[in-house]
Amino acid sequence: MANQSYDAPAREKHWQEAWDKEGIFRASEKEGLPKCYVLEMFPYPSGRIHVGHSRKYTMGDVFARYKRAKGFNVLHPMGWDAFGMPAENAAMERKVHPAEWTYENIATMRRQLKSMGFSLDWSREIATCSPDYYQHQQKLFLDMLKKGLAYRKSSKVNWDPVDHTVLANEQVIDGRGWRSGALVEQRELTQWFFKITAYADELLDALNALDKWPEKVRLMQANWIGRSEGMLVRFALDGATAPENHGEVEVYTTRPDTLFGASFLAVSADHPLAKAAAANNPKLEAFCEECRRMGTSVADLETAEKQGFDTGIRAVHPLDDSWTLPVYVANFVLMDYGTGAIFGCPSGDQRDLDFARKYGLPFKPVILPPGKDAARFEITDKAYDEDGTMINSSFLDGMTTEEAFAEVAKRLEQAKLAGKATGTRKVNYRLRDWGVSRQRYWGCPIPVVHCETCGIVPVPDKDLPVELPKDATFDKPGNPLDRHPTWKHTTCPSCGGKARRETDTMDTFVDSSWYFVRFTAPHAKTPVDKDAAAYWMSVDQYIGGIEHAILHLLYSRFFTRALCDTGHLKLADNTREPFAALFTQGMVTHETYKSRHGGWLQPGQVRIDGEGSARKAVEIATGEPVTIGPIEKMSKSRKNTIDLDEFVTRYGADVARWFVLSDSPPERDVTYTDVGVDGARRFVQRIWRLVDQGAEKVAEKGAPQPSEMGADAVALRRASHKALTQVASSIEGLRFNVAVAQIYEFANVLGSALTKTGADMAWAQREALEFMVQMIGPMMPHLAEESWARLGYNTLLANKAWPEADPALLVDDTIVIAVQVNGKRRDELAIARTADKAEIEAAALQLETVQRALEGRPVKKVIVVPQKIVNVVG
RNA sequence: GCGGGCGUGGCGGAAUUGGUAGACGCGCUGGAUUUAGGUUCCAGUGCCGCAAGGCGUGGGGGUUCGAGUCCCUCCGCCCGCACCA
Repeated sequence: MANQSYDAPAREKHWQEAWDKEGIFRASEKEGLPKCYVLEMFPYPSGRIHVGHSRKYTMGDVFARYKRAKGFNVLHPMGWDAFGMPAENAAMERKVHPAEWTYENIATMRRQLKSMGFSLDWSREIATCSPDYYQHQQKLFLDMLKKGLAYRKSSKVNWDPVDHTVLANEQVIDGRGWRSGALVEQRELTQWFFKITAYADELLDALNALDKWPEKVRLMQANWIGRSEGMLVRFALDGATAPENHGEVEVYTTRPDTLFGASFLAVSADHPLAKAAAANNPKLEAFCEECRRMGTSVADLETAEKQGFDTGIRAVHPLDDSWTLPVYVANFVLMDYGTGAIFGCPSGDQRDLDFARKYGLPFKPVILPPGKDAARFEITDKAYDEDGTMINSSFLDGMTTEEAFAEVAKRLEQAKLAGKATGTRKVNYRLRDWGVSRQRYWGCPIPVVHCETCGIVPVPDKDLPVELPKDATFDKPGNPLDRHPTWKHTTCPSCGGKARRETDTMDTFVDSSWYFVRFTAPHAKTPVDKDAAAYWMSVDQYIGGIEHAILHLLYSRFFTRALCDTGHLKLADNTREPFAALFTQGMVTHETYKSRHGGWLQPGQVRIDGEGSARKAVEIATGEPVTIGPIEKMSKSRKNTIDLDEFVTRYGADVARWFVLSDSPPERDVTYTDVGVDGARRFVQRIWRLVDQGAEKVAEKGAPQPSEMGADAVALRRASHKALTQVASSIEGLRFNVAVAQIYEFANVLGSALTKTGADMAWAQREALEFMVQMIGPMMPHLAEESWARLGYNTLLANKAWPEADPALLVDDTIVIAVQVNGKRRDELAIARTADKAEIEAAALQLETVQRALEGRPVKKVIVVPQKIVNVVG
């Protein structure tokens, strides 16, 4: 056995079977044990897994295995986010049914995940495209409908002309569909919505308590919800100038304090007042048309100039009825925020100032910045939007911004216009309700029917699931459910008359908004098993990409609350939060290669010659030169992926696991390189050599500790117990790269300690080897099992508890502290750990190096930080 | 424009509350063993300097006995949001 290299691929299979046979990763609720729910964002079954994907699951697995060893009852499940467009695209392109394509991918990816040796409970596997899953989602939908949390309305929606479907606001990025990349159009459609805005305040406030979430994600969500406090203010319109039936216009403002700085009103081109005014004004009509045509993409917005059109209507100032303001239609006013109308205060808002200067409107300052002289302060081309003292503002003069806000609010709330208060305080949100209707086949059918006499009728529970028809066609664009010859025709559950099924399906983000709850009881007859959910929820450690900072994570936070409010879920801790801790992992990146004909090449198709700036790439098949492109996230489209099967067959899963954890901090990207992989491979073999050769000479397992322990043996024991403690705390903090470095460091210590002999040494060496094997256990579980067996055990290491470190071995009797003179390090001092300040000071002053550095100056002061440092000032 | 993050050797990166900067890995240099089985082991490796010593965490300034860490300011890079009234 000795001196043989470790055949990872062969042995890994063996250990995976051993774990499987004993079913040790199958979870169940156990009272008396602390629980730990570890979850990685479940994958979309798009085809095959590459090394890039494996990093997220490896991190989760290290954490899960570590927690198991620390005595936690761990739930670590896996499933498939299996509905979505790519399956339908495959159906269109390759004439294969979405279900077939999806389930084939699942089979492949399941096998690949298993080859990595993850400690997953496969008995809980779920696929969202299975009726076993989506029937429960339909039930949830119906309960949300009953509660008023799901509703239908006609509105302007984002239409993706490539995918032929509606998109949620969250799915439009820079004016383009998040998946297709197509420029999104605005269409007026009747759609299903989830009332996420009902939870706007709660979703915002609860962010504060999510202290184990990245600050960045919390900020992004807070910005997305976009709460602002302001007022609705009603302006009377001058009857001589206003269209019929338009006696007033209501604006939203966060700065009622600046009302005396108003110089115009502006409304959106889609505002009813704009439409009424345009009715008999062709020029205005044309202007409104142009505003609507203007795109919403970044480029459009940046180049678009502020433009307005004077409607001729005059509005009466709410605090001074002798003062009227012009009403414009302006291209920068959004219909779907606030009321679609604003008052412009040019001195306090840059956009308003640009607008006022362009159209010759006044811009007198109303807020004096601190320290400025009221007599001389003026606004030229920069608006002042911060706090200060009120000026030019009648009864507000001299007040602070805050006082003026309160005063205006008080007066407008008391003032009446047409019998109602002129102004009311109003909290506004940027967040919109979640549009969930999708005009696609491969999604969860919305379980309602449309009856000509009864209207919208929910499908009764007993008729669930509403299953997708298997014989849909995918040969042309559009919704396959809608054009299916028979599927949508049904009878009304209420009156029995003719009715039509809803042919929209749910956004696939609905599927992923509650799967983590379903995992707690994946075979339950109801959507949620309350007891199981109460036991396991919330997820103790969630791991996934930053790209879901808003979409999936916000939806899940909403859905968890909706589950609570529809009576499906009661969380033990009452937080209503799905994920107690969130970690956003970095990606694996790789160089890209482009052939001279423009196409991307896979790393396997390319040979690299030379080094540094002389590096050149050649296409192996043709010998043609290849352009080495930038290092990017591994992705199918760039072809810069390393296939997991090939990697595991060649190096083994442990090398892949070790590599993706090494060097880079887990939240940052790591670059895949052959030399990096080589380092991981070398270390696997090194550990095996240490264990294999060490096993020959260390003490018998279970041998009693010799009564006499020499200095070397004690030193080794100290190193072992320290490493054990450090690695544990690094894994606990998800600082895997640091844990890796600490293991390397310990391997160096162990390597030289193994050359020493003696009964006490042999005992300390066994302890050190066993600790080493346990430390690598979470990261390289196969090698660890093999090593554990080599050390004489016939039990599974995966079931072994993490060893307790001896606190006495964690502190040294003698420590080395730094000695500074005037803040510069001049020497170091070995001294008893318990030495007090006076002893340290005396010892330091005796050092020749200290005296030399003082150059004869008297000592003014000595600062001593016991166990750390001493600084002599002179 | 608004919000956030980051900047440390040739490279990836370490460094509780301010307390020996550069752990660990890669690379490189020299040596030993083996000699083609994707070897292994030992020593060295921030910069300048023969040395003593000096200088060093993007630049400048500050607080402190002491600053990679705290404060101010400037520069560079990255990410998110964006006509939100």
